[in-house]
Amino acid sequence: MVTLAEVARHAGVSASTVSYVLSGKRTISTRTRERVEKSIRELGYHPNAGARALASSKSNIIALMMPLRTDMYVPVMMEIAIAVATTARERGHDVLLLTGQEGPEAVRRVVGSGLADAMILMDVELQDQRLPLVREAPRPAVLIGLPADTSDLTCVDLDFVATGRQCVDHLAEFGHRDIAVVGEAAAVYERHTGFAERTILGVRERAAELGARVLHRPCEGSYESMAGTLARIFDERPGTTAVIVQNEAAIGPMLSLLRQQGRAVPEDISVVAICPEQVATQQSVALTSVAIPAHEMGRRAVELVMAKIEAAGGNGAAEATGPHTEMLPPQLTVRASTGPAPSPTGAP
Amino acid sequence: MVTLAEVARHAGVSASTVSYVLSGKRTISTRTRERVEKSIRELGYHPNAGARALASSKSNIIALMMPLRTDMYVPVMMEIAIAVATTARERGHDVLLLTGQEGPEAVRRVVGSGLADAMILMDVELQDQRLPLVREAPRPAVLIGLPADTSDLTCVDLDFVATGRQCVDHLAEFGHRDIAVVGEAAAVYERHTGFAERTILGVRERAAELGARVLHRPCEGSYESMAGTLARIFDERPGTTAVIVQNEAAIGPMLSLLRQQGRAVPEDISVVAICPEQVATQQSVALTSVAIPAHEMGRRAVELVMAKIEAAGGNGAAEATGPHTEMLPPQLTVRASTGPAPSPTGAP
DNA sequence: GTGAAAGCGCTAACAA
DNA sequence: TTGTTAGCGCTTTCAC
Repeated sequence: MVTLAEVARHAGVSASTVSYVLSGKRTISTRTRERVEKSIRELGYHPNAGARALASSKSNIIALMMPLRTDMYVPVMMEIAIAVATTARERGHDVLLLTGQEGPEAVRRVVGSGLADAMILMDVELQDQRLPLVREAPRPAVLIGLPADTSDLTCVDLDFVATGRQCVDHLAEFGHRDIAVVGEAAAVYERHTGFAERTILGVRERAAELGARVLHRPCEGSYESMAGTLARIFDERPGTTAVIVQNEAAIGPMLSLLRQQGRAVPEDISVVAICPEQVATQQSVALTSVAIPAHEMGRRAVELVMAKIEAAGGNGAAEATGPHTEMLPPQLTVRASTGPAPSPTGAP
Repeated sequence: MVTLAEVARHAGVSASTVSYVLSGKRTISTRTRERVEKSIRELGYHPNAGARALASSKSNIIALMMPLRTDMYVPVMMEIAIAVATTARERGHDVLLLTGQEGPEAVRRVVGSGLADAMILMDVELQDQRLPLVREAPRPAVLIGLPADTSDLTCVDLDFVATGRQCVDHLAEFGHRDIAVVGEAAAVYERHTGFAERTILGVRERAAELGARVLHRPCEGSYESMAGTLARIFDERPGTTAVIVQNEAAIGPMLSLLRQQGRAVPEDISVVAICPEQVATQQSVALTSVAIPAHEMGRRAVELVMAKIEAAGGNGAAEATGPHTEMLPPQLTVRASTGPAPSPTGAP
């Protein structure tokens, strides 16, 4: 293994010079720099991560805590993770993958050992077990998702309340007055994951303002469960003319079932989905949808956490890296699945 | 920050004693151990990861290289990743998440810096760019997937050739003689990802042995593309009575389309899927399927890589941790989507 | 613009 | 069974 000392000897300079060439923390004459860089290349030198971490108290690693669950829509999680890893690398950091499995204890371990300089928590629940530890931790953290109490915390999330409102707005403009919401699996609500509840909140608020009726039903991802949910909806509210779906796994089954039942989209029933773009465009009908900006969420989380790391290390003046909540504005794209509400000429 | 030295002082022992209590590498009297453990608890001590890595030349980190792609079935990737992280934690290791983004260079960086003790590579292609580096690397590696040349490498994968054969076997027993294969996206074949090609190989082999005909068509995940693929299949081979699907995203659309076309499953057409169990059971018809053992793959990869790490550190005798390929046997579960081939009494 | 040297916190001989 | 001590490879004052 090639060490910094060997590079120094090879280049005929001192160890500190090599170190400073690497870090750029002091000015080096062009001649010296070039000689050192040549030696580094020739010897195939790679700085030792452990030694660096020890000497600098910085690991250049960000921990990413993922949920262990499988009832959430996985591709979104994955896209966030990839965005986090990619962005972190661009800023010279690596990502340590933690699963929920270890529980809150993982926070303590990672922070205590200095393994990671900071952490990003995904799938945050309203009353999240990890939050007390995060609040006390001497390391920066950013949450993806919104807990009930955000004091002292930095959070990034899609503005799901606005998302719910926007869906209703769009449907109301088309004259829909009887709207159903096909939501996430029941377990998601029981666990009080914020985003699902916040969406409903937004939907209800806006519907109340506009005088529309809302029927909300949770739904597991399966075809069978979707069939049941749909049956119940049309049973309880035969006049339903629009559906908002917030369960990606249920979208395919739903469209399939509607077709089977002879309900045309959007002539008989309008559909708005809350899902990644890819899902919206790959269906039998291109769906009007609010995109889940997974990539953007991951990227912002890294940027925020990096700003905190830098603020902590550098100057005393904390430059707006303090706790705050960043809500990404929803964006509704109109496609082929929404249209004017049918005039109520149907059955008696 | 609490250091080992402070713990030692607090407990009235030497630093090495604390270290040995932690590592268990030498026998400690119960009295001393308890005293040390008490001090550790009282002071809230966590060993510093960097210092440990530096002194022991072991980071206790395994790097996991994921593909950056999005045309693969993401949930499987995610399940593997979670299995890797979970299993690694059980064995005292953490997981560093690398994306394909950095390219082969990432291998060099991680290995060179001693950031990771070993690596696991996912989504290996037949001619994978990373393999030359992996072969030379002074650190153990395990591949999930099978490259063209496996010499000097350790690989884990589902036996896709056997999977293909097994699907044909099952269908042939039901009397099917005209079988279509709906495959992965064309890009997957162009990239020469082994598993897709190997499945087709197995299907063709077994079909030839049994005198059945095979028509293979790649298929993107979308509804539209599935419609096209299906149309072409029945156009070219109107006598097709069975389909093998190896594109999870296409399964829902396919079932939906078949229903629309008035083709009953399994009365008119039998369907075998190669997909995770969850996908097979969540459809409108419970699918006969060969499971993709994502969890098992991740777990085995970690076990193999850990055995290598231990072999490298410990005794000189390499105890069967040398390069080899481990093929997980496919397991076909019969559900409701397969049945006897219809007798050819149809159209003129 | 460069060098010398004192650690960073831990492990693992070597001694006792 | 326990203690002493010399590094591990790098960063970062100081000093010039």
